[in-house]
Order: sequence, then C-alpha cells, then structure tokens
Amino acid sequence: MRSDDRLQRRRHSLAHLLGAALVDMYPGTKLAIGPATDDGFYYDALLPSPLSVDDLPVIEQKMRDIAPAWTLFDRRVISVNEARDLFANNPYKLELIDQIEKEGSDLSLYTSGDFTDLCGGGHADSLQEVCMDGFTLRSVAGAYWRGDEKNDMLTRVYGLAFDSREDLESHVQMLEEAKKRDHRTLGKKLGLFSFSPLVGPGLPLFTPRGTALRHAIEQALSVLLDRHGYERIWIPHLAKQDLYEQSGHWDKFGDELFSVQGRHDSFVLKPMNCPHHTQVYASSPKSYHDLPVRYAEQTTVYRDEQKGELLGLTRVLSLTQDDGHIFCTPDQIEDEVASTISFIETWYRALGFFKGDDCTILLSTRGGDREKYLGDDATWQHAEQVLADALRKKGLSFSEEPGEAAFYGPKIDFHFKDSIGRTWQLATIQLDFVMPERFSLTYVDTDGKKKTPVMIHRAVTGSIERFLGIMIEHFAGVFPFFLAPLQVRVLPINPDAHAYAHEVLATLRSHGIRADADLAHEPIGKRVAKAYAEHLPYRVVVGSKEAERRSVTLEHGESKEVISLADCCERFARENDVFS
RNA sequence: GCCACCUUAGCUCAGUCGGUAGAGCACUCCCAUGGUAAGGGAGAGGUCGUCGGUUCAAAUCCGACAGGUGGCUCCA
Repeated sequence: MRSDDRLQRRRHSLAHLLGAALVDMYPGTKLAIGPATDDGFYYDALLPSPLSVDDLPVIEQKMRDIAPAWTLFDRRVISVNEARDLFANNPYKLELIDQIEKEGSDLSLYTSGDFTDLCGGGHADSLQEVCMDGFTLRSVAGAYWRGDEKNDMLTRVYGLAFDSREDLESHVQMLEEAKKRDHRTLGKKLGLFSFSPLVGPGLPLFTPRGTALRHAIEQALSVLLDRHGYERIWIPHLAKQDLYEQSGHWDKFGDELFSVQGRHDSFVLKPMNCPHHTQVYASSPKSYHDLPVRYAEQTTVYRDEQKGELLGLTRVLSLTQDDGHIFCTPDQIEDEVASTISFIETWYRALGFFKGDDCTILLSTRGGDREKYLGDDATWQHAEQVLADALRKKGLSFSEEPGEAAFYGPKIDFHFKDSIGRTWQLATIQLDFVMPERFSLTYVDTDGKKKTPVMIHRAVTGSIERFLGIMIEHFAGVFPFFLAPLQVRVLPINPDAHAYAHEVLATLRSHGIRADADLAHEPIGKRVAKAYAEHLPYRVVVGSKEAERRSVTLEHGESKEVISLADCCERFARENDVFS
C-alpha cells in the first residue's frame, strides 16, 4: 500500500470519529457522508441546531476522548432490509442504500467503540495508528446534500489531518501564507483596487496604482500583439439580442446574460466578443490573399454570475479579456497555432514561468463520442493532428484529454503552478468550426469559390482581473520591474535636494519609467521604510553630492551604487524591455 | 441562490454586566534640515453597515435588509 493511501485511510477513520462525536454531542444528528480530502477529512450532517467555529475545539476534544476505545474497525456485511431498518430515520443513508442496491454491491457496516456507520471501508486498522497530534478541526461550512442546490443544506465540519504534528503545522503555515498574500488583502494594502457597495459587488474599481498595473500588462501584451501581426479593433459593449440568438449563446448562457431594454430593441451586455468580431470580419469581402486575419482587443465583458460565487478579482461580473480571434484557411491553422504558442511561451517566460514542471499543457480532443460535436470528420482529424504537431515541434510535452473538446472544436489549455504550489488555468487556444458557419463568414479561395474560414479563439492571460489576482498572490505583491505599478521612488536626502529630485523625476518619467518622489519632511530612514512597505523595485536617492555630479544613488533592497542619471535611465529602459 | 459566521475612524483592531466611543498606523499643522527599515509635539476624524423592534436607556438584546468571509458531489 502506498503511504498516500494509508494517510487517506487514516483521514477517513478520523471522519468516522468526527461523526461519532457529532452524534454523541448533538442527539438527533443525521449523518450523511464523511470522506477523506487532500488535506484531511470532513463530515456532512443535518444537525438539530447551528454550529459555530467556537464549538470546534469542544468537538475536537470529544473526538480525543472517544478515540482510545476505538481499537479496531469491525466490518459486517448486512442485507438491504436490515440496512433499511437500521437507518430508517436517516433519509441520506436510505438514499445511499437504494443506490448501492441498484449497483448490486455489498452493504457493509463498520463499528468502532459504540459507533456504527454505513461505510464501504478504507480505514486504518485502528485509531492507535492515527497521529492524534496531527489533526485538528478547521472550519464549519454549509454544503448541499450531493452538491445539488435543490437538496437539503447540511452542515459540513472540515478537519485537517497529517501523519505528524510537524506535517500539520507546516500545512497550517502554508494556509497562513496563502492568506497573507491573498490578493484581496494585498490589493487593499497596496491600494490597487476596491469595491463599492453602491457600484455593486463583483464590479471592481481600479485605483491609479491598480490601473498602472493593468496598463503595464496591456502594454507588454501589446508589444507581442504587434510582433505577431495582430490588428486592433474596437466594438461597443452592447449588442442586440439577435446577435446572441444567432451565435447560440442566448440559449447556452441563459440567465448569465445582462439584458438592457432600449426604447425599440432588446440589448444584451456582451458576455464575450466573438460574435462582434465575426461582424468586423464580415464587414468587407475577403479573399485567400487577406487571410489570416488577426483581430485583437482588450475589452470588458459582463456576466451575471451567482452572487455567492463572486470572489475578489478572480470571480467578477465585469472582466476584461485580452481577446484575440484569428480567421484563417484550414492550411494556415498550423502556422497560426504555432505562432500563438510562441506568443504564450514568450509571455509566461517573461514572468518567470516555464521553468521545470510549472506548466501543464492539455490538448482536448473529440474522443470516441462524435455525436456531441459539430463539424466534419476530416476537419476535426486535421485540426487535432495540427495542434498536437505544433506542440511537439515546440518541444512542449502535453497530455491528451479525449472527450474534453468544446462542441465547436479542439483546444489547448495551459495551466501554471504558482509560487505556493497552486495550479491555475490561464492561456487557451481554441479552434472553432461552428461560429464562422453560423454567421456565414466566407473568403474567396484560389479556385474562385466561396469557402468558410476557421476561427481560432485565443487568450493569453484569460481575464486581466483574474490574472492580476493570481499574479498578486504569486508575487506576494513584489512584482517584477516591468509590471510594478510604481517602479522607482526618488528620495531627496533633505529639502536642499528637492530641486534636483524634481529634475530626476521628470527625466525618469520622460523615459517612460513609472516613478514618483517622496518629498515629505521626514527623516530619510522613515521614507526608505515606506518604500520597502510598498514593495518598490528601486529607490533613487539624491543629495547635494549627487546634484553636483548629476548622478544618483540607485538602491535595490540592500544594495546601493552611484551611477550617472543617464546610465540609470538607460538601465531602467533595458529592464522594461522584457521580450528582447 | 443556499448554509454558517462577520460588519466600530481611511486601514488594522479594542470596547467588561445594556448607561451616549478608544488605540496604533495613515491624515492636517508646528518643531526637528536630515545619508538609509518609521524623530518629537499638537489637532482633526465616528448617527458603531442600514432600517425597524424591545427597553427609562442599545455599538451591546431581537428581526429584516445590504455588504463581506468560509463553503456548496474528494462521495456510503
């Protein structure tokens, strides 16, 4: 048995112990299920009265009190009828019994101490092998029976469990680190964005600092867009409902669309840009000479998410996409996909990713069930082949996910692991054989006949808001130079140096550096401390010595060097140019 | 949307038993004119999320609403 499995068994055993404690302390409790999780266990139960986090230490103590009597997990197979009798007043267990009967599996009971639960097994031999210092109850939350919002809301008690106190403590430490670098906390501390109840939840407002950060990302992406031959377009944020009826999104997105009633027509706030972009393509006749056509736009879309699902910047109602659509011939797919992969690779390498195993690439293909997908076999086969070849030529390893493709075409997704080990899906490249058809897009081919182009949807960051949230947490607010909302702070030693400080600031700004100056009547030490607290990449300190020689003291963390103002500007410009 | 919890100054938080509100940081002013991780002093800042109820009296107790936080099929 792998040690992981053993740990999972111990966690599941602790779930039983938690169930026993709940039943013991709160008579009338109806237990539902209690599985192991990645970092511990939980038990879902319908309790006679609400629980609060203050109850957790008491429940935990109860678990420790019961534990010594649990010397083994005694298994007994019983009949369906016996099981129904035993759990007659527990609707959840009865539902499970029905399900198991349908599956034709054995029904088993496990008993420890004086607690018996319906369970399929997977326990430790006894609780004596479970580290009692390695677990703790973490939180209490609501959870629907079987995760379905139409069912009862149960109370879920979460526990953390490891094989030693040290493992538990280091896990708790990781959770604390994640909490410390939470983008909502850092966003407030660094003054990047805020929410106003009057504007509405899920609608982030970006401050000057936060906007500088967004612009830094947009500008850097813009450099790569130019390099890869994109043209910029602009579309309004509304469209008639008819647009989305024709695209199929009206049926599919349903209540996630924001409707706007005009005087004569019904409008929808755009939840995506593809339909608009097809209409830009359709605005003039195209021949094969014109293809590929590459449109790019940084633009905001609006989706009416469920309120409870909103979360800081990672789940919002208004999100900005670094959207791009390529219209090309089937023959051009390969080059376009290769170029898009390079784009994504260049971008994420500049941010320090693509090192070791921090990037996972998934190729989603059609798989066996062809009914679900639109488009002809030849196109699909060609496209899937081309995507795989493009990745191989780049020397990127990937795993194929059959049956995971969108109904309109295969896709490549890029997942990245952040600095504390969490994985995020960020970039995506999707082929689309359906939308060009729906909007009757054409180009005139070499044979003079009208053909339908292939559409490639691609996003590098996904949504700027979500990407920002992830980067804030990944860098813990300490951004690389080219992203830092404020890159340099000019610090005059004393008021005599103010005039030179102004001059230095103006020079830096004229070189495109995001800089400010701290002219407060405060000791240099205090102003340096503030610069540290704001995670400024560089400090430029000037006094009478620097003013005389037209130099600056350039400081980065603990390091200092005196260089000429001109050299300083040149160095910053070089550091800003991340893609060369 | 649903369940639990939370909401006191711009921020982080204290506030005992129901008796009309406090700290640190930030802010403003004065002093200190400085060479590297927070110099000294003074001042200003609050309908205690909103609305209603109980009470002689509510930040405190009760209710509704708003906003926020943790969760919402790892399966008996």
